[in-house]
Amino acid sequence: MRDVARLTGVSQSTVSRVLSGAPTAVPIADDTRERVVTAARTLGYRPNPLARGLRGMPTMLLGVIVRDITDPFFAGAIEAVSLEAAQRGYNVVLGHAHGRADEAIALWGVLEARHCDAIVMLGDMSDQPRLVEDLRGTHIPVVALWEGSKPDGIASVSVDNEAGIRAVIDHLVELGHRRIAFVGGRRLGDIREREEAYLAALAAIGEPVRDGYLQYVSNDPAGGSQALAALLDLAERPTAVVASTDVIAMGVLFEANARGLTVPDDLSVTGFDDIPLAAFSIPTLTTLRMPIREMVGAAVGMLIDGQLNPADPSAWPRPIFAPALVIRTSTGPIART
Amino acid sequence: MRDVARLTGVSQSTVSRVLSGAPTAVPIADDTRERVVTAARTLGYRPNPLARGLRGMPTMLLGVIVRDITDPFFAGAIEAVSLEAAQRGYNVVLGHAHGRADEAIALWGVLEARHCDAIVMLGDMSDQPRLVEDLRGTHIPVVALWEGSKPDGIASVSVDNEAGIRAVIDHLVELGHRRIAFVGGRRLGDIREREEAYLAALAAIGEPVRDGYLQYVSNDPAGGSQALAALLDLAERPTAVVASTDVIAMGVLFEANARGLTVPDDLSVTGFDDIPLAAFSIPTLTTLRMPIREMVGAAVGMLIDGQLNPADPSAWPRPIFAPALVIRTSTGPIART
DNA sequence: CGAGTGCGTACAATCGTATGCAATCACCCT
DNA sequence: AGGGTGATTGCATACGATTGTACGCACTCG
Repeated sequence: MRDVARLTGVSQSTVSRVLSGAPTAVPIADDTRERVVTAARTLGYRPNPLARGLRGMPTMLLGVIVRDITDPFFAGAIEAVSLEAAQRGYNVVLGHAHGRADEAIALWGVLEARHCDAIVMLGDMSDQPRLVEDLRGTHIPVVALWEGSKPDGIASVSVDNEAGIRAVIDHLVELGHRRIAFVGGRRLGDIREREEAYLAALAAIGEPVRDGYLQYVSNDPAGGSQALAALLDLAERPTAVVASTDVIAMGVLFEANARGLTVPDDLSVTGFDDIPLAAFSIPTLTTLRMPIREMVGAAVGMLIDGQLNPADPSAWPRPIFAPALVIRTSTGPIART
Repeated sequence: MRDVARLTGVSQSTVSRVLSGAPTAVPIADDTRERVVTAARTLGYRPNPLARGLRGMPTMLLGVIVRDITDPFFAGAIEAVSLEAAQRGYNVVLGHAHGRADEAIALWGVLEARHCDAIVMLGDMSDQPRLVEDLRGTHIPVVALWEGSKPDGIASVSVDNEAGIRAVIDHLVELGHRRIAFVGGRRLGDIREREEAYLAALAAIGEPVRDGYLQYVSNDPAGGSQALAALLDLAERPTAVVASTDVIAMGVLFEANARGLTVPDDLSVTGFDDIPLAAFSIPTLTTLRMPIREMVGAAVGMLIDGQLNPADPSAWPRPIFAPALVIRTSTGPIART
């Protein structure tokens, strides 16, 4: 910037005023303005964000903390966030917590120190209360996406897990299923809500939750595979399996095939997320699709448009979006036994 | 830092010297040192990276530009990079190019302006020469991962695509296959090398490349599905399909099943990448596994340990790693026709 | 003709950290 | 006892941008 000033023969402060483009309290001659702009262009001048940030200006950085980037659903969500951020001129700093909350805390510190203008959290990190604590006592806005809609003093954008699971189970019941099992991951955020919704839905149709019908496994195909193996060892085998996640459902489909079961004739399977591969599994997966773009847009909007008044957290919006049931070929009428 | 200085009664410069931990030219009394450290701790002081960077210090930021984050393979690679970076005390800034090189260029500018200490590029961006141009004329070190091993003035860490494809085709030939088709994506980087390796391998076994045996599709399951559909319409159907990517192979498996073909009895299918889901497809996928951790480790090492002497690009290391053939159940002996 | 007014620009402080150089103090040696 | 020396610490400045304030100039009006 100094070079630009020298080249145009004006002072560096004038250059700053011209290039910032902001409405200045002091007027600038159009002539000077033009000279500065062209000079800046020829010199290939780019402002230094560090110096900008040092003065307390917005850094145009959006921090993202994600629990597990290898989950295809979160990968899609990250893409949506970075797309949305780019549209608003923001850049994305990604922190990966690897599912370990201590790392998430460290990341948090880093992101705060780097003066992100805002932070998006992808997935629930509430298994470590310290992180949530830290998050609350800060000045930058934070919004949690897909952390479940529990009230914890953090703004959030969530999906209506209860409605989603209810739709799935209604669908299965319509097909004649009553012995419906559930495969969940760690009891966190969305997963927890989906489990509770499953319990509520079973109660609503007057069906007991049989022993072993609630499986807890890791959130990957291997987990789904193990879960189905355990379910098939039960005396009363389920006729349908509701997986809390598409990747788990993939493992269920795999194990069913490995055991010689035909889906959906012998077993119906459902997922949650509608990851890209869900339309290409064998058979294709009945699942719940969330309006990712809309949800991300809402979250980023809240963050950037300053809808989060720090003085009054109770007034923060906590939008909840409805998932859509996508019926494919992994669910079908119950087989005559 | 000013507060720390006030609390301990020493000057701010002393505090800086103590907390930076760097070997100072001037000695510091242990007593003072201790007082400063404890004061800093009680005040919860954290250095401001912006101010640090402004002084020209390393920012401990590692920039990552990825072509397509929704590809599970790249997601895994990102995880590996962020893990490796974290171990060395670096943080990761992620830029997502969405496959569009103009965005990649913009990202490049951003990352450079943000004073990343180094940049990792994931996947080949060479379809836009301008980006490569920009990359060469800069002062921060850049390493390209999985861009193919072409010489373009950028340091790179690559996989031996030729050896991988050769291993796959040798495996298929051993099983009796001769009519082997190839499904690739856009002719970029690794994909291009894999295609060339396929052509070379066919030539080596004295097999012609039949019309239509070279399919170009998008790098997703839908692409694989379309490709197989086209291949099955040929007069001389292939008995084996080599996909350039696991996600494409997933689509091939799907389409085969949809058309009533049994894999591997009617058709053998192979992939490349060994994504997590490859072990849980139906049937499980024969593919090539790359030493992701080692490759990422090599790349980050080159970047951070200063092995990239700007004065002599010809001396830059360009390590090439060998992929390992993982034989699963999607390949089998050719069916008697 | 002088003063007021308004417009355009330069000066300088500031953000938080790092660092060369000067200054101070004590202590030791001669 | 005085000067030299080494051990500590403080002062001042720079990094690059933003911004409040002061200054200069020309024009106009009384």
